[in-house]
Parts: sequence; structure tokens; C-alpha cells
Amino acid sequence: MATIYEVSKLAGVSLATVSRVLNNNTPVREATRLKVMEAVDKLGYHPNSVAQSLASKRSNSIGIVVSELNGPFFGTLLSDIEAAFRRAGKHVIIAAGHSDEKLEKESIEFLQSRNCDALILHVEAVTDEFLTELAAKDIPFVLLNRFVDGLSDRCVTLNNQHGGYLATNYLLSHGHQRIGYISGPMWKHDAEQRYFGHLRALAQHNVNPQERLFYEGDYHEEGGAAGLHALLKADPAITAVVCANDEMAAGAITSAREAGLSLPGDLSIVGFDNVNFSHYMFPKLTTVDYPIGSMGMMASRWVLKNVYQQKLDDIQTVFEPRIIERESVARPRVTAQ
Amino acid sequence: MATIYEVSKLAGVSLATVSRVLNNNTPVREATRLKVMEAVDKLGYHPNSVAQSLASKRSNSIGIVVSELNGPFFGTLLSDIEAAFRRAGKHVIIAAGHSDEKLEKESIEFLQSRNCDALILHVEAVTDEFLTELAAKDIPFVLLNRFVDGLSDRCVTLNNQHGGYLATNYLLSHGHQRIGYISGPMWKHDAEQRYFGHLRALAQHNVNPQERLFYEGDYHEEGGAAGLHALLKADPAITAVVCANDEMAAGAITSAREAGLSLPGDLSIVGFDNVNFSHYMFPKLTTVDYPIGSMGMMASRWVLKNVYQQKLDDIQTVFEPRIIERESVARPRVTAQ
DNA sequence: TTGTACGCGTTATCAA
DNA sequence: TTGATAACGCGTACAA
Repeated sequence: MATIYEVSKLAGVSLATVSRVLNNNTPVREATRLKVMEAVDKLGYHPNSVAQSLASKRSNSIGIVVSELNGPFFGTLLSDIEAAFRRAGKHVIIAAGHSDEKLEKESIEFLQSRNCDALILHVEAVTDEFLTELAAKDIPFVLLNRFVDGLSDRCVTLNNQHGGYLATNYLLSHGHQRIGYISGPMWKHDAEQRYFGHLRALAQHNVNPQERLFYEGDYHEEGGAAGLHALLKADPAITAVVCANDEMAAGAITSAREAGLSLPGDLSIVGFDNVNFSHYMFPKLTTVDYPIGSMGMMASRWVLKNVYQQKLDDIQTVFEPRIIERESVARPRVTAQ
Repeated sequence: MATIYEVSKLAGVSLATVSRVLNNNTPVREATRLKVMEAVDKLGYHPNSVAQSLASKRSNSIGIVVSELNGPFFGTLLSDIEAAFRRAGKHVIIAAGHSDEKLEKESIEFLQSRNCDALILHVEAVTDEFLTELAAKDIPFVLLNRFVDGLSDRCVTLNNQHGGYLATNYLLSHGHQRIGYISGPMWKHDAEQRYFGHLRALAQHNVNPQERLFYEGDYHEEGGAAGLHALLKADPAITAVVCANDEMAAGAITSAREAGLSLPGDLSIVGFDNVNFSHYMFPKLTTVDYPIGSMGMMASRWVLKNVYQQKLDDIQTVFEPRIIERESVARPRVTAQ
């Protein structure tokens, strides 16, 4: 690999001048610029990014922590983030936190040790205090799908509560009254918020929430399956179920079919997230759209603007969900009493 | 951030000694090692990985090129690769090639410019010649799902032909004779191989392949939907279809239902890949398992062994697919003539 | 077993 | 507008 030194020798100028034309940050006479460029071409010179990083104290790398690398959800997130940074000549280092406090911390430390210029974090298990302390350190970061007091300007969140409201409201406005709710783990902020939204919709329609119509699942297929089973047992007369994410909706659908129900005739189901396989399901799932791709892009813009000083418009920090109507909801056979 | 220099001062030893205890590659007296460790703790010292890279000419980073970041397929691949390298203290830089020759080349160049120690490539559009030339350069790489003559030891592949054979053979042994085939783009090696396997199974059962029963799709849902539509038009009497991947199977299922067919009674379907949502489909998809996770891990091992000199067992380069029986295949209503 | 001194390939600060 | 030259933080011959 040719170095900047060889370029300077071939072009007959100093190291500094070569560096200048490469980064064109200082005026250089056109003639000398051409000489340098020619030498660069001739030698097939590419700057060594490691040396650049050491000298400039910029690694041009952004660390990302997500819960899982597989799964439909993070795929679209990572895809949009990678594209945004690639265009800016930055690269992305990815680590999985697995929704586990210890692993999330390790991931963050790992990324710090890699001298990332910034971090984009989708962490669930780590405490607010930890994040507040982290904010005092030197690596800036954005939080995805999480709101922490005092860090509001770096939180890119979904209005989860409104999402929960939309799901249940959709069902109510289709005539359902006995609505089961399969939640995510309630220690997760988004699960809690979605449930609050559900309660708000219920209240608005003067429907009393009932404990037996609530099931706390795990955000996975199994939890959805088990949840529907439990709900049906608790109240065989339910006409609809909202699942706090699409994977649980998939499990619920399987479970409902095993119970001999026809969908959506006997039971309507609404999901949450609108992951990319939700329309592969049968019936195609009516769900709440989580614009995770846009949110990832916004997080990238935050970094580009605040860390790399790009001039960009203001950052949108709160995103609104919307209902995606497909085929998993029908009016109930008889209006529940 | 504390540097090695401050540690050496606090511990009262030289720079070199600190470096030695950190990398424990040279014998150091226990007493001095302790002094150093203490100083490290007291200062909260973490080595600067950029400086390490520059001095050692090792970036401890591995570049990965995949077609897409989203999608179920690459998620599980990346997940296993990341885990393998994390354990070894390496990190992974990811780039998307989008099955496009220009973008794939750019991704590779991008990763090279990042001084990756090795590359793991899942590239489709780039030519064999390009890869052969690349092999002559200084960054070692492994190829995933692709076989190139002369680079056989660094190719980790699936026996795609056998997979195609298995899919069709499964159908044939269930009594099907009129079997449609929805292929991936035939310029892709795996699509071609899977089709060859299909033909081999047909021949073995003395069934003549018919051109009208073949449709070249795009490996996406749309192609599957269009393919089934076309196949049904060409021969309404087909009793089964094999789809060269699961996403096309999803499209085919939708299309079949729109045509009023009941599944699997009227039409049996077999997919390929066994992506993670294939059992969310209805009927749950019978498909050919592509052990992409294991293959990713094997590629990681290749790198660990050949680039980082870890002592590991031999590398398995060819993986065998197997059929996953679920619920999308039934015996045909009447045996086709 | 330990220390000295140089090299890794750039960027950035001063002078000129 | 250009050129020396000192960082940047660490690894590693070589010498002691």
C-alpha cells in the first residue's frame, strides 16, 4: 500500500500539502493540486483510515446496539441506518444486546473501546441512571424507542401509548366489546405504554377493563399462543384480541385455529409493529405501523448533525403510529352484552 | 482517556512493560505485573484500539457484505457471525451489496479502505474473475453460498442442487406428477442449481419436464404471486408447486387463494430456505432447510483460523440441506395422468 | 526481565 | 500558499 509519503515524494511536494488536497480544507494552488492528484492516481493511493483516525481523533464509525440482529424488526432498522451512514462515508459497527442488562452494558463498552464517534442505542434492560451517567461521558449517543428524562433531545421515540389506543379503538369502533389483551413484558416501557393506550380507548368507550382479559406475554410467538389459550379459557366469549406485537399475533392465530375458531369471523385480531411478514400471515394481519426505518434514519441524522456537524433540518423526536387495515378484523357475530 | 504512558508513569515502569502485561506475550515478573494492573485499574485505562491497529497492522475488524440487511435470511446469518467474533474480541462491519454488481464492488472497496483484517462475502452479481483477482490482493476473504474455481478452500456453500432435488422428490413421493416450478433469477448460481436438482428428481421418477411448468421469478413475494398465476393459466391441472425460496412461496400461497384453491388440498406447495417466518404462514410451509446460521459460523471459523491463527478443527465447506415437513403438502386428489 | 527508541500513516500547528 | 515537524497511542526490535 502506497502511503502519503510516497505520494508527496512523487509529486515533489510536502506531506502537508498532500494532506491538504486530499481533505481540501485549505486553499491549494491548482497546479500543485493537479500534481498531487496525478501522483495519487499513479500510485493507486488510498488513505489509511486507521492512521487518519489516530491523528484526527475521529474513527468515522458509529456503534449500534440492538436487541437482536435477526428478526424482522431490526433488519429494517439496520438497513436504513447503514444506508444513511454509507452515503456519508461512515461505517457502522453492530452489537446485539439481547434485552439483557449485562449484555447491553458489555455491548456498549465494546463499542466504546472501538472508539466510535457516536452510538445509536436500542436498549431495554439497562437503567435510566446508567444512561444518564453514560451521557456524562465523552461518546455522544441517541436513544431509540426510549425516553429518559433529561436526555429528551436525544430520544427518538414512538408514541406507543397512542398506538395501543389505535389498536383497541379500531376494534371498538368495529363493534367489539369483549377484547382480550396480550401484552409484552410489562417491565419494558413500550409494553407498558401500549397497554395504557388500550385502557384509554376502553375508558373512552365506557368499557370496563377486566383483569381476566389481560395476559402478559413475552413478545414472542409462544407467548401469543399461550396468551390466546389462557384468554379463551378465562372468557370463551371474547370476540377480539389485541396483541402487543405481530409475533405474538402469529402465535395467537395458530392457537385460535387449534381451538377451532375461524378467523376473523369468530375472532378478530390486531397486531402491533407491522413487521415485514405481517402480510404473509393468514388472514393478513391488521396492525399498528411502527415506522422503525424512519426512526433509524432520524437517529442517523441526529448523529450526522450533532457529531459530524452536517447542516440538517431539525430532528423529529416523536413518531406517530397509524393503523394498517388488512383482513384480520371483522365485526363480531353478535354484539357482546 | 488515560494512555499507556500515564499508566507506565504511575506504575513506575516503562511503556514497553505496560504493553507486555496488557498483551501478556512476554514473560513479566509477577510483582511488576501487579503494579501495572493496579495502575490500570486506578486510571480506568482502556487501550485505544485505533492506536493498537496502527501499530500492529491489525484492525481486529471483519467486513461483511450481504445482499440485504433486512429480510429474514441475512438476519440469522449476521446474528451468528457477530456472536462468533464478539467472543473473540473482534468486531464486524456490515455493508449491503443489494445484489448489484456496482454496489457490491463499492461495498468491498469500502470495507478494504476500512482496513478490515478479513472479509466475509455473500455476493451474487460480481464476476468470478473479479473474485479471483481480489484473492490476489492482500485482504483474505471467505465466500458464502458461492463456489469459484481455484478458491474452493474459501467457499462455504450449500448443496443447492440437492436441495432442489429434495423438494421435488418430496412432492413426487407424495404422488404428485404435474409439478410447477417457480425459480429464482436464473443468472444466480443458486437458482440455477436448485432448478437442476428439480430436473434430476423429475428424471429419476420418469416425469418429463415441461417448459410451461417453469416460471422464472425474482426471489420475492411478487414473483411468487405472478408465477403461480402464470402456472395456473398454463396448466390448471397442476397439483403442486415448488418455489425456489420461501418468499415466493408466500406470494404463491396468496395467489392460489385468490384463485379459489384450498391449500394444501387443491395445491401443494414446497418452499426453500426455511426462513424464520415460514411457519407463520398458513398452511405452515413445508420447505428445504438452508442452515445459513451454521454456514455463517463456519465462515467465521475460517477467518479465526486462517487470519487470526486460532487453533480450530477443519473447516466444513459444503453443507447439506434437508426437508422440513410441515403442512403445505398433501397427496393429490386424483393422481395426474 | 526490563527499558530505549523507532515506526505505524495521518492530521494539525507553526513558521516561512 | 507551502513546508517542517510535532503529535496521535501503541507495538516491538534491540539492547541492557
